[in-house]
This record gives sequence, structure tokens and C-alpha cells, in this order.
Amino acid sequence: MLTIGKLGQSAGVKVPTIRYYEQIGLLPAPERSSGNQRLYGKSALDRLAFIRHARELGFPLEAIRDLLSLSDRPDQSCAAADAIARRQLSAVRARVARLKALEAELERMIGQCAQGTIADCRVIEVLGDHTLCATDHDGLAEAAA
Amino acid sequence: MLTIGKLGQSAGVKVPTIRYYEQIGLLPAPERSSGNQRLYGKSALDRLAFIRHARELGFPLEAIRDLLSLSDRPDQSCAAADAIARRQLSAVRARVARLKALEAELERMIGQCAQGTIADCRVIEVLGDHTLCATDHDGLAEAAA
DNA sequence: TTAATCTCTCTAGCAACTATAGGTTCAAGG
DNA sequence: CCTTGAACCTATAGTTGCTAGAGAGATTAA
Repeated sequence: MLTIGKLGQSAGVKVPTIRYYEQIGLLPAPERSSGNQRLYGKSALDRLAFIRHARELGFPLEAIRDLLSLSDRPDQSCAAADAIARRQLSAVRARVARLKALEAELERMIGQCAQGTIADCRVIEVLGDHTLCATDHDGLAEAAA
Repeated sequence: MLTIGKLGQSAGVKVPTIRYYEQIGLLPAPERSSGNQRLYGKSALDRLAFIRHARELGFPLEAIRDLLSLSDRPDQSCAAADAIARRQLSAVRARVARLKALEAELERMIGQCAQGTIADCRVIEVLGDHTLCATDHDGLAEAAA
């Protein structure tokens, strides 16, 4: 039996976060010691590790709730879980692409800002000026309009 | 002179977000029409574009506030702005690296979950099992302990 | 003129935690 | 056995960066 602190250490999740997960129903309320402290077994550790991994993968808590409800009924089709994973994969890929573009932009900015005063430095302008911008957000702006 | 809607369209920022930026002091309060509607000039558009680009680059609003304060006094050394950009660059690189790992993990999960029931499906287990995990969060967990 | 479409202020809500206050329980050392 | 200090408890409020709603006033196009 693990205390909440040990559980948190084992799973790499902070103690208040565990209580928060319990509060919103992601984790079941565990048994308590005679002194009212939470006591967790192995299944709670598994479940929390699942949640943590899923969070790291970028799943929102609602998707995790779905996945957990699926795993509670393991005789169903895998298609739902698969669909969630596929959605997440495309989201992850989009994020990677955007961040790579941003990385290039920052590198360029820093290269232009080796020394000198802000008056000579392009950091501000690069961020402020649409026309110097290599990314595609103008397209996004138009699409949103 | 631009209304708030036009400004938002031009910069690719939603109207309530502009008012929010004004509220927290990122944008100065603009002049008003006789009917009390906000009217913006070119400098507001520049400043908002700056904010938007910086947000896209992953700068938190506090870092943007710093950068804007620097640009308001352009005779200072570029070193402060440069340091902010460098910090952001390493943060961006770390995010990219983590997301690439997650992408691989999701691809593996989906590959193993082509069809069948959840009982046969590895998605749940891959997310739940520490030992199958290719990422480095156990190290993080230990570092946090 | 009148209808549609802004825009205004204000308040409340969202995700996903994090922090604080004020108290209780537990494990180890003296 | 007792005390000390860490870890635990509940409950509430705060964080970041917006987003949504209500209800009213302004502007514009037909």
C-alpha cells in the first residue's frame, strides 16, 4: 500500500495533481488509513501511470477519460481507442511542424542580433513585421476571417 | 483608423483577445469614436502583430511584455532581447524533441492497433506500462524526487 | 427607416493544474 | 514515551491565456 506521496513519486505526478484527478473522477477514491490518509494499491499506480503517459503524449483529460472507460470494458472494439490515437498523432505532427518553423525563425533572429543596440537589432522587427515572416500565419489569418 | 474588428482581422487576432490584451496592459488604451468604440492606428497594428508573432513563437505574455518594453526604449543594448530569444529557442528545441518522441510512440501504438478488440490491442498497455516506454520521463520522475 | 451587423461592458467559465492556510497523522530519534 | 518534523488532510483561491454569454448601444447598407 502506497501513500499519496509514494504514489506520486512512483508515477512522476505531483501530490496535488493526484488529488485533483480524484476530484474530477479520473482516479477512484482510494481506501483510507485509520487516520484518514489515502492508501493506494498497484492498480492505482497503473492507472496513474496511464494517465501520465497519455498526458505526455498530449491527450487532453477528456480523451484520457474516454480511453480509461474503454479499458474498463476490454471486450469492445479497438476502433475507438485507435481513432483517438490517430487524432492525437495528427495534432502532434502539426505541432512539430509549427515548432520547427518557429525554431528556424528564432535562429535567424539570433543570428541577426549578435551584438549592438536594439536600434540595430532585427529581433523586434522580425517579430513585428508581417512581410519578413517566413511562416504561414497570414494564410491562417485569412482562413479565420 | 481601424475598428477593433478590422484590427483583429488584419492581425489575425480575435476581438475579445484584443480587449484582453488592453486589459492586462499589453496594448495601450486606444482613442474612441464619438460612440465610444475603439479606434486604432498603424502603430497599434504593428504592436499587435508583434504580439501575435511572439505568441506563435511560444513566448509567454510576460516575455512579450519584456520585449515590448525594450522596443519602447530602443537605445539600450540588444543583449536583453537576445537573451530572451535564446531562452525561447532552447525551449522550442526541447518541445520539438519531446514531440518527435511522442509521434514515434503514437505511430507504434497505432501500428499495433490495426484491428481487433481492446483485449488484443496494445494502445492501453503501451500507455500504461512504464517498461515499454521509450521516452525519458522516468528520469524526470527521479530528478523531481 | 429599419434591419443586420458591429461594438460596448461586465461577468463567468475553460483546462489543468498550483499555491496557500490551518490543521492532523505518522515515523524516527532521544 | 515523547517530541519533532515531514507528510498528510480539506477547502479555497489563484494562475495563464484566453473564450463565451448577456444585454445594451453604435454603425452601415438597402
